Amino acid sequence: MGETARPSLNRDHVLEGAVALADEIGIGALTIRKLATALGTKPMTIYHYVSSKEEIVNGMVERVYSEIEKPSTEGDWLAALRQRCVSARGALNRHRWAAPLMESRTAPGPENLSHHDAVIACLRRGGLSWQMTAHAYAMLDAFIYGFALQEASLPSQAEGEFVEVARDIAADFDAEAYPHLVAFTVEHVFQPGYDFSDTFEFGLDLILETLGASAQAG
Amino acid sequence: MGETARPSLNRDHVLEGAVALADEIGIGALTIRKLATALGTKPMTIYHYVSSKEEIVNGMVERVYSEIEKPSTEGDWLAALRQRCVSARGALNRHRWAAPLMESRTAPGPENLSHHDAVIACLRRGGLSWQMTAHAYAMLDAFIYGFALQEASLPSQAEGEFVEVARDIAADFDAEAYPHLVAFTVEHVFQPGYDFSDTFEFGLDLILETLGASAQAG
DNA sequence: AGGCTACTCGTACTTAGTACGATGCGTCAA
DNA sequence: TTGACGCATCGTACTAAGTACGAGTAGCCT
Repeated sequence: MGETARPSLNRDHVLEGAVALADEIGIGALTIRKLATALGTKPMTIYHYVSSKEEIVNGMVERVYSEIEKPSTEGDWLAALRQRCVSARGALNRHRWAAPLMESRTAPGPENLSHHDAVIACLRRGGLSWQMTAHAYAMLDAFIYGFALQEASLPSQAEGEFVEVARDIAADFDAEAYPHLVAFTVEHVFQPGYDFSDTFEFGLDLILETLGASAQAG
Repeated sequence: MGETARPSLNRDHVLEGAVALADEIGIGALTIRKLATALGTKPMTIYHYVSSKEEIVNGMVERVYSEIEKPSTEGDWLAALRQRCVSARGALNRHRWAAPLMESRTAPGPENLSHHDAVIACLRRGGLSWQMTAHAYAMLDAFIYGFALQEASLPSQAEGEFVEVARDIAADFDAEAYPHLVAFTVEHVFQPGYDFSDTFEFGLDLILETLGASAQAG
């Protein structure tokens, strides 16, 4: 009944397919059966390449880490760091299921570890103390992951759709009960040119400027 | 077979039990069957009070919002805002499953909405423009939620246990492959007095100071 | 008393993860 | 060339979980 003894699949294909499918339907809806269908195979075939669904998730997270640009070891350290943060945000935006999973692996893989290593190296190169390195790294990633969490819950980039869905949700807002929220929505969110993602650059630069100044000082 | 026609349960009990159980075993392990057992009832009885598991989750999120102190409408707006952020962090720390769910409700409840309303009111009272209100709010919450995500993946507050688990994980770090990460772990994480949660205050104050200054200016 | 309603829960269907073991094909030693 | 071995595949089936359906029970109201 088997087609060939030559594998028509391998671990990387499985993980690649899993990431692609999760991008489409979300991690919650990702099932082995759907993944098998997407890969043109049967559920149990997948278990020839991974030992459990958990292992698939770990592998997916590794793939996301591999998409995040490591900060350059040369040149302006702050610029390198900034680049890395923008890249991380991009990866988390492409893979909206990822943010809650990135930090919660009990068995971090090499992409994960080497990424951390590179960022720490960058911060130290900037002259930060261990203490400040810890603060800076945690704070930057808190911001990035938290921002990704917020972006993940946004309707879609397609702005037409966004406003549409936003109006549907906002339609339930009671102007009596939530005057400031309603005003905010009307005065800001529904204004032309509104773009939530502007906040990322704003926040990132706010943090980086302060870090730069503190590196200067201490 | 029913005990009485007088309810032994109500919607609030269900949600309260669900939050408590999720605090213990995590949201992923929360099942209707386990919840029923914890409540001393049977699965289908729960569906008399909620229409689906999804509705339970929505209700759980509402409960978490209700635990977050709204910023005072009087006195120092920055202090009020700070208080609210600390309170939010506390709630997310008590309910470690919550962070990824708080922003992703498609049907936000009244606790959720009134909370947003109060925070926006506070920022406006501080003199921020709509644009700055949006930036400030999104940035603060990105930080808070992202920080909560990181804290949620930490072993436990029990510091003895923390160092133990951390050492187990760190034992796999290869000092050749990840020199900076290893150095960071040894020089900072394993030092006495290390406390990850210090970073929260650091980051929060960094953001609030900048906001305060910008409110002053603009 | 008879029935209405609120509440409870037994049963069973569906979807999901995955253990087990069979089946078939390519390879290689003799 | 052939036979046996092992890899890849997948049918079957067990377990867990969400939840639809409908029956049973108890108190209340007329």
